[in-house]
Amino acid sequence: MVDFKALQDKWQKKWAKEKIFETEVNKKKKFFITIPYPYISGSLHIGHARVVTEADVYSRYLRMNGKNVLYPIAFHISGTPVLGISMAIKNKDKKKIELYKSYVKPYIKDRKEIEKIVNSFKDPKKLVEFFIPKMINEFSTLGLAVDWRRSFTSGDLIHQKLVEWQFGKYKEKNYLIQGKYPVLYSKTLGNAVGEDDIIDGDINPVDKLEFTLLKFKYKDAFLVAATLRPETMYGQTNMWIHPDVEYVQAKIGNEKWIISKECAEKLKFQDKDVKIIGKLSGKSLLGKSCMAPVINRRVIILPSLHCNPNVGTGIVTSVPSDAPFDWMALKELQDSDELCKKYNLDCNAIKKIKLIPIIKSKGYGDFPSVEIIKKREITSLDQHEKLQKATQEIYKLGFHTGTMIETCGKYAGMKVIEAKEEIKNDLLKTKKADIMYDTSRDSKSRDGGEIIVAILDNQWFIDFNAKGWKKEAHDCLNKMDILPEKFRKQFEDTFSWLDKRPCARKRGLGTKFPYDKDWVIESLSDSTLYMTLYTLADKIKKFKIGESQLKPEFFDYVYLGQGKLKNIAKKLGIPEKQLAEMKESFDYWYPNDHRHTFISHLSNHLSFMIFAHAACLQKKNWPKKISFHGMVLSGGVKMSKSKGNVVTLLEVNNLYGADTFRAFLCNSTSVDSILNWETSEVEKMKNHLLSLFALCHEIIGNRKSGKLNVKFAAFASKFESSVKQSGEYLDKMNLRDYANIVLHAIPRIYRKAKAVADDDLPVLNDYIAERYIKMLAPLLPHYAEEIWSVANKDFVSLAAWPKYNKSKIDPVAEFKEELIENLSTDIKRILKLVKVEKPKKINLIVALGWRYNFFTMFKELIEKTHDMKAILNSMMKTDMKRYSKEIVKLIPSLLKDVSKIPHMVLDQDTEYDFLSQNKNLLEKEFNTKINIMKADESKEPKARQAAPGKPAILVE
RNA sequence: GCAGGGGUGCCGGAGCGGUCAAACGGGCUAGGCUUAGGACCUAGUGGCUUAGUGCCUACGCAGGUUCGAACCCUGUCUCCUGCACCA
Repeated sequence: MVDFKALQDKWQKKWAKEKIFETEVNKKKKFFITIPYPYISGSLHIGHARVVTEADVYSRYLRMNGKNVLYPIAFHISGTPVLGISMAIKNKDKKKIELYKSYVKPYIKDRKEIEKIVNSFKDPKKLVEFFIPKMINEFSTLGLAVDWRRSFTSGDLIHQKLVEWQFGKYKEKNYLIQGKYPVLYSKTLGNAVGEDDIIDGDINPVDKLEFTLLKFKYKDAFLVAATLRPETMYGQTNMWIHPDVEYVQAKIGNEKWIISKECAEKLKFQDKDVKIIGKLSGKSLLGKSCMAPVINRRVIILPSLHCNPNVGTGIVTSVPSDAPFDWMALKELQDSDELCKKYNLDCNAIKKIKLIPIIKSKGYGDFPSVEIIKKREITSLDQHEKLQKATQEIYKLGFHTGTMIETCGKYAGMKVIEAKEEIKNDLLKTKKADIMYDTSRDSKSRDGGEIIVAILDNQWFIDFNAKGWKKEAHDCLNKMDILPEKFRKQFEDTFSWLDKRPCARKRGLGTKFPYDKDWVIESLSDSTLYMTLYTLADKIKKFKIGESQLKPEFFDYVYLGQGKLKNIAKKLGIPEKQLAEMKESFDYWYPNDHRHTFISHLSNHLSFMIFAHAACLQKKNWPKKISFHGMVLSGGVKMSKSKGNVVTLLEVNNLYGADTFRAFLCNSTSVDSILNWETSEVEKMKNHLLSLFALCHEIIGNRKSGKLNVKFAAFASKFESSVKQSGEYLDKMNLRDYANIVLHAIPRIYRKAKAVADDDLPVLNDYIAERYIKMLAPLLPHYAEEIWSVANKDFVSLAAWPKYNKSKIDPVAEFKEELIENLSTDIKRILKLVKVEKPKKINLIVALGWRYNFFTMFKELIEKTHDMKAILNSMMKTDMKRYSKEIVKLIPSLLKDVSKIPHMVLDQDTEYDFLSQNKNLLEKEFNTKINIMKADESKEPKARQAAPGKPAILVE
């Protein structure tokens, strides 16, 4: 049994010792490939491993193909997660502490030491410092050909300085603007919050809802109703007020609003000047009326126990025609004099309230809410859930299929989907309405504080619609290779809707916003240009370049060539030689030739990256190519801690080893498709590789140079094609088809050839050995090195990719081999049918001579046309005319089923000779005499059935 | 809701207008090899037929375009993924 782990360690150590993947500027053509830097989260899993391994296989091929390959990896620590972990550990969060203990455990034995280390994670820096070397180690177990000297993190000084430079460029170009932005906000934390900060935020996410506040004139004030459906305002019949709630009068700017107290408190966070000046009981408003905006109708104020002061303004406008709740509530009042009396309402007036039709939706009449309540047999307001569902359905249907009808003033005839926006905007413009945000559900932050929506009025945005920027980005995209090409359209779509994106946050790790130190640059916006740093990171470390030197002039000079070496060097205090070396390195390695990433990065990271390059770097340094990989499932489902199906790299390394992982990954799915990790399948791959490893040892251990026997012509042809094809597949980063060839196709054809090799085996082995091992190297670098080392002293990782011998590619030889195989199969079948076990003699009758000419001619004709008459006419002009009777029957059936046409047609003599030469093979197989003849010389009726490539078979 | 991607044999999954009853891998059945197991080899694995290369039915469902469709078009059902002060 091969100890794959020891073998893997051995070669990884050798590579590291010889520094064979540490690359420098040289005369060769360079190739610079990157993957998104992974986020530090504790331990790496097969999701991380996929992207790095695919890039590795591909870049190893390119290295063997003569390129000077740079493949670096850095680490991302910006944003909230690392900080969140530190906070949790600081707050003695037991779960997090245990989790991190489990991450530390594989590396540290002593229990007290583990505790000490995890405790130190209170400082995010310590966490990062601990995990980065571990992650590099874990990645290394995959056998990556990475230049680790060039690693850095997004918290490093060079990264921060680069981001500052980048945002300086944005500022210069007016790509940064400030404005208002609603965020989920915790009053107690005094900060914006994310899902992680909200109780149950992950299972029951909180959304921001935008309410339109309709202002109903009431005495000298406005009764303010909150609605999600401003387009229904033409159907308003009344207002709903909770009789038992105490509302407030608040001064909002110059106006006086009547709203719930809770609402007033919320509005204080939404860019409004709020002053509470009085109180007002809900009861006191009942039966009064107010003036609805725009439609200028007086509507009556009625009681509803479903007005929640916590939602919106606590006041709701009633549109019973389209809102099931409203209709139900109104109906209850209309049906119950008792209820009316309870609130001192005029029963008759209420009974007179008539619904107003406003929207025509698919499948419904004037009053959808009436219909649906009847249909769903809802009888009381207490059936809250049913009503909710009915509301949702009507809303959805109205929104997508509805049209405003003639009652809706100037909006009549418009689709609801359009009218909604327009009505809202019109109302806002004329100050008849306002906007407020609210949460989609009651929610609390982890410290128990209430979550509300706050409007930040000085939020920084990157303005992707800034003048000229999108055009540049499109220019960049147009010149890029996108793999697979089908994703280009998605880029275009993304570019078109990209608008203003908040680019700074109030919390998290990262680079301080240079123009407003209260803000931190957000973690997607800070990682769009960092690939440039790979060209410098090692040198900046080596030269000990510090903060005072990484000024904008530094990047202006190195990246953009602005300024004179002498001046800049002097100004920054960097020796000229060093500065020149860094510039040379950047100029050599940049642009980024290839970026391999996850599909879901397309609409954010990758698009931002293109924009950033377009904004900050010269055209020649814009990215060249992006390729995509699909996601990783484990056991058919998404990996998650709660499901317990996360497969870590440590596990992979212990149970299967790098080469098994690499082979499984590349062979089981195409790069852009979903990879499903199934332990049983991986196990099989492991076994397959073990037998392949043994096979390769056999091949390399038993070799003799010499001329390859002609009997291997078909084998040689297939092997040469395999060499050719695997190169072609790799060029297109088609890793699966490449893996298929080296893992399955070649062993298969080899074993077949080996079976008949006899004494020629060593020569056969010699013919393929070196090239085959080289072909395995990108996929299975460890096994390949080991086998290679049997006969060579250098590294196969650095060997030249094999060339194929075009002259040996011989379709005829392959066809002939196929012919013999088919014959053998057919004979077996017939023997079985005839129930003859030991035939005395087998006659093989080669088809009639003219048939060969016919098929040759037919194949040519069918290239041009499928028209039967045309084909027939052409045929009849030749001496085929003699066989017209048969041809007339043949052609229709051939046209109907093209598969009946042999894919290659020899001539009769060649086929006859070939069979004669090889009849001993068949004789050996069937242990009987084989007789070969031409149909033209046979009287057997079956002889006439023979077709080119398909001799008739007669068993005696 | 918006956006994107799928539905193919016992399974994973190729194919994306004609050499397709469907690559490749796996499973299963039979046979060989083997002390046994494993590994490996050979054949079979939609139905029906047959001294072989034949016919029929199939690529979610329903239509359409075409000499010809798993592949193109339309509708329909259905599954998955992304949409955060997550990265």
